[in-house]
Amino acid sequence: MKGKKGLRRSHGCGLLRQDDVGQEVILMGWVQRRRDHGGLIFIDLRDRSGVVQVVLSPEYHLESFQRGEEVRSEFVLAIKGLVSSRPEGTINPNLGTGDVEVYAQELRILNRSKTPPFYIKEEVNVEENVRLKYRYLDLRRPDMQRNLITRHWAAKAVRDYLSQEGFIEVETPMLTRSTPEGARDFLVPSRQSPGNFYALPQSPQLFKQLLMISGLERYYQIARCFRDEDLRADRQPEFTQIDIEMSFCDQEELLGIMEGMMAQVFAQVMDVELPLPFPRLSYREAMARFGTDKPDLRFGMELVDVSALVAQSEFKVFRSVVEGGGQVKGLNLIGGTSLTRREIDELTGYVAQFGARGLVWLRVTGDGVNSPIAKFLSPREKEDLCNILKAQEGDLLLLVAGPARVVADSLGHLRLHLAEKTGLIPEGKLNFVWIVDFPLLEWDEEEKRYRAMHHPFTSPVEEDLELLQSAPEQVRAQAYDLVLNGVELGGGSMRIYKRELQEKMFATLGITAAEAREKFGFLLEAFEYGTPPHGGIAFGFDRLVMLLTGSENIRDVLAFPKTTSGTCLLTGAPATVEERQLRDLHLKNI
RNA sequence: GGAGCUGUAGUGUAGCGGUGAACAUGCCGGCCUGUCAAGCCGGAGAUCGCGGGUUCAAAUCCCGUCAGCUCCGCCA
Repeated sequence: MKGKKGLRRSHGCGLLRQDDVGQEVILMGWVQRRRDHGGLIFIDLRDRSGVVQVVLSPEYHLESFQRGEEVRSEFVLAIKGLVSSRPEGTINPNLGTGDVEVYAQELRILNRSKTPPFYIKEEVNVEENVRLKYRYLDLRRPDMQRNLITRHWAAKAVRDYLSQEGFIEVETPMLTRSTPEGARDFLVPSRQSPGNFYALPQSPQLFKQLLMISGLERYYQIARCFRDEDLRADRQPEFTQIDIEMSFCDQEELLGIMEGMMAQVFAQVMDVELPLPFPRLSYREAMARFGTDKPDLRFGMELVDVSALVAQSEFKVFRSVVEGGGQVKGLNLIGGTSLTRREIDELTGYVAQFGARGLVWLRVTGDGVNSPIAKFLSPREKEDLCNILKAQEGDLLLLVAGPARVVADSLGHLRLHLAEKTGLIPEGKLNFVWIVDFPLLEWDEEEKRYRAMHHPFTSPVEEDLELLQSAPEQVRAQAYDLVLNGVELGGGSMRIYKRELQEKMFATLGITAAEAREKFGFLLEAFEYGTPPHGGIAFGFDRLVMLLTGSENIRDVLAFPKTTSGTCLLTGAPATVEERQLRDLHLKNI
């Protein structure tokens, strides 16, 4: 009676309902739990669809009952049995299948199991390294399965939508060449070309542009990308992008199609109807009001520029910062006077990591404004500050002075930090926003040169072209990011499609003509054979799934993620290799 | 590269200079016919991450190191 010969699964455990009562079913799954009452055994049998209670009764079927005594957690069973209504008073309202149970007429142990290192159930309270080492067990848990299933449905919704809009899925090489700019590449040594290396793609950027030159017109790919940089809660060294490119479109058309895609994904996966079109903010406005280019619009607490109000202040720090071309900005934590001195001191430490030299606070109380700098502020200044920050009794004003970049960084992060700390972020809101009109370039102080803010293939806004030489930092890009609840979901641009402009762009970035020819010669040459105007976008698919599943960590939406230090605790990767393998690759350890 | 938090039976935690390292759960055995976190009785299970130092004495204090996590830098 061992083996599964002759039995075929007829139902999913978790799907059985009152309607199925009287049916003979064959279930296969794992033992979630066994409750042995001596004369009666209950087994919670789990498969992907859920859990159902199996009853082993010596009166109903003695052999199954006897075999059930050796069953343990995570054994794999086949059960043939009769679906029955549960007796009065034994219904379990916490279980989808709680109205019914299955009386076993046959029990086969398809496989045994060692006692698992942790209990396989919905919520888990186990250290991450244990979960990662036994990932195959962690993935048995219903909430992890739910995440992977949601991921599947999201990918399907994307494919359905793009296919219906005429986009063609094309695979591009994983073994390609290293390019300057951008993240550190993962390199793959070549056996056949001694001393040469492939690089794993950071994104299929150049290939998708070449596909436009090839006349594909509309391309997409759910593409694995690789970046050899340090990890974060939402960053893994390999991750997945929804990569999209289209010809003969302008920015407006592209954004519209992408909004449609998001709407379809959220409709199909979450059954949520997104209001279209999404609002837009210019990069400049986002930075001014939120201190970041990925603002979380689920709550207010916006940054307010008070530089003009305090320019003449007795408080020397403010005056000198404004005179030196810096800014003084603030935000209003409504009801924030309840924060203790200690908590406020912690905030000072928090903004320090973004370069803020200090954090000025003003408590608005019934007796006026209470602040360490109160004596330096005229009554007029205090009143103006309260007015412009819309402060009322009980509010706490927090000000940072410094270079614009530092002020934005500090207050932008502080805004989020405070919102999280004080529970200001409403649940269930989906605030999409397009950020547009990015600068084309940003100055790299370390390397003393301009860097492409998006990437070197991004087209400038046409009216700004003439500024490229005279005032490069003022040139706007035809680039855009989609932000949801403060998470950068994706970004893209309209591309340069003329050789001359691309060469000019490389020159502006300090890439020599020789280097451009060597690294990107194929692209420049391709531009000369009738390149259509085109543009595209790429979305971080893992982050999208995080938002769809409410996951706080990217590991929870990946089947086999890496640790923060880039290792795999399951397989032990990365690992040493045989000397022989190194020889083949013309490599040696140093 | 930097900062912080955490490492104690399989798992989750307590203990924070001095008794045989405790509790819960899981595991093993026994009893038990309506449980669903089953219950009751009994039992086994720990180089206190690793190395060094201080001390009469270290899980506990100090230094270093490793691992996991979070953040900064980095991520066009």
